[in-house]
Amino acid sequence: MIENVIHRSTATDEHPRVGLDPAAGPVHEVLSVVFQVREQVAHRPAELCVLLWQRALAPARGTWSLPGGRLGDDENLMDSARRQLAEKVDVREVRHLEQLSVFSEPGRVPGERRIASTFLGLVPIDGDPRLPVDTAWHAVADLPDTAFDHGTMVSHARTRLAAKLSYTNIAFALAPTEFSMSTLRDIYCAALGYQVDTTNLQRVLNRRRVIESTGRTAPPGPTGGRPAALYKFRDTALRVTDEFAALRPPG
Amino acid sequence: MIENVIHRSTATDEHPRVGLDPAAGPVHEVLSVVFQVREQVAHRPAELCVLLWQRALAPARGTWSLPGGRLGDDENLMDSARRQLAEKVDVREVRHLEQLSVFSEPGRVPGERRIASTFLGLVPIDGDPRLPVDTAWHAVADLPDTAFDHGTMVSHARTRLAAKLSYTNIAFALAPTEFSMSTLRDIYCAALGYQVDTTNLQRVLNRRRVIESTGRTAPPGPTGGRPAALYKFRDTALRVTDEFAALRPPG
DNA sequence: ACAAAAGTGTTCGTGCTACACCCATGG
DNA sequence: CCATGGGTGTAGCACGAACACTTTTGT
Repeated sequence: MIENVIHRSTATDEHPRVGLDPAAGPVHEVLSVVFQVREQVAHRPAELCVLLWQRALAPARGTWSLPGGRLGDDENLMDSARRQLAEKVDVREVRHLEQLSVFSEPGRVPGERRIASTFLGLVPIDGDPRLPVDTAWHAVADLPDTAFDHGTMVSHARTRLAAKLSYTNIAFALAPTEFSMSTLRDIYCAALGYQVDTTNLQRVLNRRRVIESTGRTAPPGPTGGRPAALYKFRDTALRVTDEFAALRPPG
Repeated sequence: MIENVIHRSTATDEHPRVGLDPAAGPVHEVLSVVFQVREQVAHRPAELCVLLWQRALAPARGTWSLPGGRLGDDENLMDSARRQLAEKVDVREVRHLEQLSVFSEPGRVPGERRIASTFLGLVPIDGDPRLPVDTAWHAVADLPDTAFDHGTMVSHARTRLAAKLSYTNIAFALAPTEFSMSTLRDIYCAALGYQVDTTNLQRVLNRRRVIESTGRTAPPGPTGGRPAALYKFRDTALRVTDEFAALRPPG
């Protein structure tokens, strides 16, 4: 499923130093910021994590990079992002993928010019993809040394995710298919970085018809407690749920 | 100020049909959706308009295109957008410019592959730039035949503008430096496409500290009426004024 | 019985809409 | 003094935050 060999071979493709044709235009690359909420340390609250791989070769050897690579001739950006991610994770685990902004400073990476289109990818909390040896999840709040402008890209992606959690159903891509409200609260807390009240979260998502009860319940933990009702998201694609914060059309 | 000659010469650059090196990667182009609120027909309500130029040559001869062109070697996307716009309008009139999404379908234009980064540009209502002969403002609600995917780009830009009018001070780039509340309401109505209540608009923008009174007033029109107080925007750069519609951090 | 976890109800504040009412000017 | 347009006040609603209270389980 995970093919390290392919990944190693494309590493050469990342920054070709020889046979560089100065007449050729800039290279277009696609980079994905893939987030997952994970329990990094056991019995600690879950954290928002991002998928990074460690560069074995120059430039920026040893630093951590976003997965991605060159745009192919017969694919659009979204397809390219999916294809490149396939080298790092089982892409079926990536439940949502959307375009973020483009980084185009002429000197953003050494060597030939590269224009980077970035994507936001989301993996549900119960997904556990196998990873190549050079690839790992890192807590967004505690990033290692990142290559080039990749750190900025991660923080842009996080800001976008936080915004969309407020006015869309985007959490469907971070949550398991069936979940208790406490699980969902933990996901929101990790992604937003601040405490969220379970009660209000449920009411908001119910009113907006984002989630619905499945009628089933989960058994309580070893310390007892009332069994939790299980919920699911109504949609499996992005939907805006609160379009107008202000200045709505007259009704 | 407006140099038609330069524009004509770059028209060749738009779709080079000869000397095409198949080994070269895709061309990166920048396209700008520039909006202005304008009184298209006298004594009719003002409308949101977009700047388009009519193609004199194949492909898509006669259809209307967004201003733009190839990304240069030593410029980033934003600089490129500004440079390309300089061929169509006095760029000093463009008060705001921001990145929108990238269009990357391999077959989106005939001939060599072109990847298009789109931008949203805004010109204030009192700006009246001279235009080249092939260039004109068109009401967004009544677009002519547009080239390739440019129609989609315009509607994406409009959606983005409408969203940002709700939660940012972006209207500063559409309004004159000093304005009455009725003028501002007209601008909001045109940009949003629905009726906005003057009273509430003022209260919302005041509470969010987006606008402030200048202390001056405008003389009433020929039919009389109370003189209008004049206001101005506090900032001349984009600012988010209502970050969290819901799920705010506890405070 | 008691602790733990989940779910419900109630109060409160805030921000926005809608609409009635008051003010200033020209004819 | 009336028509016209601008400005203010107020009632009501919708939504979300906070928190106390009830329900259901395990030990």
